[in-house]
Amino acid sequence: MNKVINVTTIRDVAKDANVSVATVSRVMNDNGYVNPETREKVKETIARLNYQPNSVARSLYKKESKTIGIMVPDIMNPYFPELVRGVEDYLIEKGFTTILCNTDEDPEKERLYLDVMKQRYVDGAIIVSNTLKRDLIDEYDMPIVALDRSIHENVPTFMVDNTVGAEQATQHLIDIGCKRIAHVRGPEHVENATARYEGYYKIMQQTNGFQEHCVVQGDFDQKQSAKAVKQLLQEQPEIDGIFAGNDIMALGALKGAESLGIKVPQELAIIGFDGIDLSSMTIPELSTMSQPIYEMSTQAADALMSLISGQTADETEHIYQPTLEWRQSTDRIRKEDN
Amino acid sequence: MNKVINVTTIRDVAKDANVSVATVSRVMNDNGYVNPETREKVKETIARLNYQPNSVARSLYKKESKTIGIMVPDIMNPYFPELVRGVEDYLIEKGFTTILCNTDEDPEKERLYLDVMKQRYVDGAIIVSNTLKRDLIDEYDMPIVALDRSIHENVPTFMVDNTVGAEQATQHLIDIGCKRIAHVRGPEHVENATARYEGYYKIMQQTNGFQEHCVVQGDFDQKQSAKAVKQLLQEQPEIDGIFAGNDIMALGALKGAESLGIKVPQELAIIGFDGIDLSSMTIPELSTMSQPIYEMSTQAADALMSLISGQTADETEHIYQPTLEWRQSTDRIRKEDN
DNA sequence: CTGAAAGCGCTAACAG
DNA sequence: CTGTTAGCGCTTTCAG
Repeated sequence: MNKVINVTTIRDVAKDANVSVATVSRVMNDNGYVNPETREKVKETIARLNYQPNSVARSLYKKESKTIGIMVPDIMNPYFPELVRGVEDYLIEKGFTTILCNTDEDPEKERLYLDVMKQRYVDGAIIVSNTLKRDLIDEYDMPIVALDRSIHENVPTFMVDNTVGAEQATQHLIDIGCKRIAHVRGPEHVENATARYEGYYKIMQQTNGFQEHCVVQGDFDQKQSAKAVKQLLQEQPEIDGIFAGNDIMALGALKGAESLGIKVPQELAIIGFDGIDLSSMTIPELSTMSQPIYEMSTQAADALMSLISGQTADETEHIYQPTLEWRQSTDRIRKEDN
Repeated sequence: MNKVINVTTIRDVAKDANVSVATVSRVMNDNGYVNPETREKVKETIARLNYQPNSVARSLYKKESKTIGIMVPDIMNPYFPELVRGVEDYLIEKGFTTILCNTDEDPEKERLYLDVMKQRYVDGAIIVSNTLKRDLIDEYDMPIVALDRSIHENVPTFMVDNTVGAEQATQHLIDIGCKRIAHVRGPEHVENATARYEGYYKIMQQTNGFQEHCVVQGDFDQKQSAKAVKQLLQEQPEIDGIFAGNDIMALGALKGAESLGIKVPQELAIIGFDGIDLSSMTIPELSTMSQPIYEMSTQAADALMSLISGQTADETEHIYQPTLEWRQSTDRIRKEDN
């Protein structure tokens, strides 16, 4: 029944080099005393036989797998590939392998993947989720780091300051002279969508003459956003600035405006959030609050490594500042009137 | 040294149910005779103890891991997430887990990942590559399926008919009345880029009055394409149609045209290739030869499953037809003059 | 129908 | 410095 592949094992090496398997293991892992001469001999044999240790056997003994899981809602959402890439790049360097888990924000799937990970001695996980609860994670008792969205106050979290970013985006629209600013927000159940909404709301409240805020639901979806924005602009043609809760919805806003013949940025300024590659590819290019996505993800991976090697997390919240990418979609001069 | 996690093992179940581990194994795997009553008792115990078998131990014995690797050049390239998602979705249903490998088309990295896979008893791989050579794969002796690009005539391949797709794209530009059609091609070393070029070339040759083809290098990169197209249009303003070798380069073409104030589609029609989500998000929306990406990838995954379960591949080449998405960037009526 | 026992390939005491 | 040995948790003969 077993496969007929015949790879060389530690025993083959031991026999060939006339030593015990323990010695081979010692030179492989640079661990324990080995006579320099035997060490050389063993090394030579390993090279000659092209021996590669079997990770599965090692995992079984060590109860670890040099594997981590990365859980994202959907790799097809353009924000996540960069995140995943950052994690994968960093970890392969450390000899770790990355298992991809698409959850669709479905708690069932999250649980399924957690089970799978546990059964495989996965060493830890990097998780993007707003459905996962702390007690579930406790059940699995595995090093975990949260990315993009927080999970619980004592799991290390790497995310951007959504509220401040949103404030800056809104302020930017004001700075370039917008008088009537609307917000296209993401889903209610996604915490960062709400934080961005709050940032918008705060600036609108505290700025003279901007008490009238105006929010539509874009659901983090381009088409939904296009539809909502079109309707909004029909009802309130005086709107001259839109802050979209992410870049995808900003593209939708662009389309909504275009369908009504409204010129961006002349008649309507639009700014997004995230800074995905896509945002600089459109016409006009999209202004956006850019997240240091790659950096966040490699640092999250680094933190996970520390956790796995037994260190306790130094601080649990790592908050990054998004930066304004001022591009064509908000490219106008501040009007001096007030 | 071992972790202190204390999960329940098959022994715990056996003890609790007053049977041997062999019996527990039998009921778990529905394999061999077990008295219905004992079976029930064991099942109950498994459920009560929330026992989940340890995949690593099983792998060690069976020399298989219920894991496959997916190798792509770069998950950040918008074409690949959909591919990866299709594979992952299909495989998780089958109880398989997916390891992500970003190779950057670097043979070193490809080899590294292949090593990693072998050491982990990975059961097979789905590979997008044009650098991987057959003899290297043979070395690893592992079920493999090629996606998007072929590797060797006897590894099952799932890809689109690039040449025919390119012919149709070019023909489409002719059909809508373009008189002077250029092509932005992908890298020389990527076979599908060359196939698309050939499709373009063929149509240009066989159509009356179109002997003068005109090709620039876009390198599958948006910025590079924008630059090349801009220069091209400055030198040859009579060009009124562009077939770009993929959607990303088509977006670049759009930008190149825009920077010169050239109107799309009125003065210049542009068509891309791939049909990534992005292509319908732009303004104007991009006409493109759309690939059945998700379908191809699930079927590739299915083929890999067959290979793994020991069946020999029925046919090695699975060629899909791309379909024309006629959208705004080529939206004009055929002119009747000639 | 069921149990005992021999591994899968590797690591880490524990004795030399 | 090196070898022997006992597992890691599971599957599968091989005898009852």
